[in-house]
Amino acid sequence: MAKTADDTIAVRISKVLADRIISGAIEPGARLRQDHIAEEFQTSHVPVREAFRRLEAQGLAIGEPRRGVRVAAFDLGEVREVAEMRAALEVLALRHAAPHLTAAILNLAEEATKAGDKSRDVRSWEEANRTFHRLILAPCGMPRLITTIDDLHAASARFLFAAWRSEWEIRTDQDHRAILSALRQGNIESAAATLGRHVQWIGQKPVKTASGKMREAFAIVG
Amino acid sequence: MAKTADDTIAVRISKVLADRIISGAIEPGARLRQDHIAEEFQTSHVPVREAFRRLEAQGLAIGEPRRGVRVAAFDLGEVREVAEMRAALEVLALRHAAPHLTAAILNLAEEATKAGDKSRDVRSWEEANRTFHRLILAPCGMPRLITTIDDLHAASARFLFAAWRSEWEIRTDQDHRAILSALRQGNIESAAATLGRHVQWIGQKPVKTASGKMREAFAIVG
DNA sequence: AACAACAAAATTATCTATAATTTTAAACCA
DNA sequence: TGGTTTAAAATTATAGATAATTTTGTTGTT
Repeated sequence: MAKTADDTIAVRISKVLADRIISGAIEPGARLRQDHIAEEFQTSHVPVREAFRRLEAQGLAIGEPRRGVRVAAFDLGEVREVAEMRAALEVLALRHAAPHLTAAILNLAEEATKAGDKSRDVRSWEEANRTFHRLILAPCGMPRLITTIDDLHAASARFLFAAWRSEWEIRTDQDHRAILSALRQGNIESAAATLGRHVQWIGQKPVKTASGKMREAFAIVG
Repeated sequence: MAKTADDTIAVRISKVLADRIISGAIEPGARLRQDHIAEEFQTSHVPVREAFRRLEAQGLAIGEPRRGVRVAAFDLGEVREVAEMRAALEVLALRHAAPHLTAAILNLAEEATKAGDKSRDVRSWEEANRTFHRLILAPCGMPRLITTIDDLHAASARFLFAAWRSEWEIRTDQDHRAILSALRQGNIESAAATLGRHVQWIGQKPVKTASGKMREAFAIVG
């Protein structure tokens, strides 16, 4: 991840914690204890508290007054909610980005798609997927929209890792190719429609919980 | 405003500051100095810093490491951006809320519309307008979506107050009535389409700046 | 008068310490 | 045994103090 040295300590802590929450290293519902984290990062708890506020804003943690902060839990409803929000906002972003897309950008996006198809683990697949979406949406020139979409992507990745933690199978991404093809032909509406459907595709898989039981797990796969 | 006494001090401060920024009491670009604010609220600066992080997340303030926090500036591009994001997300919320809307809720929404038509100042008009939107969208059962829309409403209100600070003229809200009528008839698609158009309507007016010059001001009016 | 270098003041970011609250555990009684 | 009250420990939230950085003001020089 980005380790910009001139960041404030609070930002650095929030990035590390965000990565842990997204990757599933910290369980949903787990308490985040400020003194412990402060000790781990060799700081006082003041920057830790500021990091907490940042995580809350991203929807990765939930704080209750006087009783601390815990990792946000999530259920199928939230997976669906994030998927629908992404669909609505990414379609909006694509419509604005499309006029500014160059052949060079589309080629980079194609590279990202290939990298995704070749990846052997969820983590690298997710990164390639995120790169693809970021590449074709960034030129929209709407910073607030991009920030919101980024937070939703983080949530999506979290659901994905939770569902596919152990096993993982390769899928070649036809949707990405269809989107690129439509964009190259200048068919923005078709690209937007495919993107909207693509993001709302929700994968589903049985996984074992910590207690050894089987349950259905769901994740946004796109 | 809500003065929930059991809130943490940081939350209380952030609410007061948010209100000042939205109402225009603090100018865009103005620096927020933590020690001064801490003194005003009779606290130390630690809760003030946490309030700053919260304001940043809402897009109302911008912080740069080691050089403090300032009130977010905005231009026509951002007004448009917020309007489009609201259109996309409120339409999504309405589609999910519609099946759960009761006659009682729609009547309350009609009351809010009437209150808006009768209001003599921007502030009360904005409040009535926000109530209308909140009433018909809240039953969607998507908390993250509602939170995001609320932040966008705050931004909208900010633009509105900046544009119409001094003068204000009454407009009866035909869009709200059309939306209610469509919802009562169960015509969700028509209601959603009208809502989408409604939120994207951007008002425009010449206002005088602090330096006495005239400039064009723009605001989301819906 | 304009510009640069330097010094002083103000401000931010962080640390250490204290007060208040909640959680955990234990003891006690029905 | 089970539930309730009480006490102890842990944890959160805030205050006060310190170090580091930026901003501001002043002086000197061309």
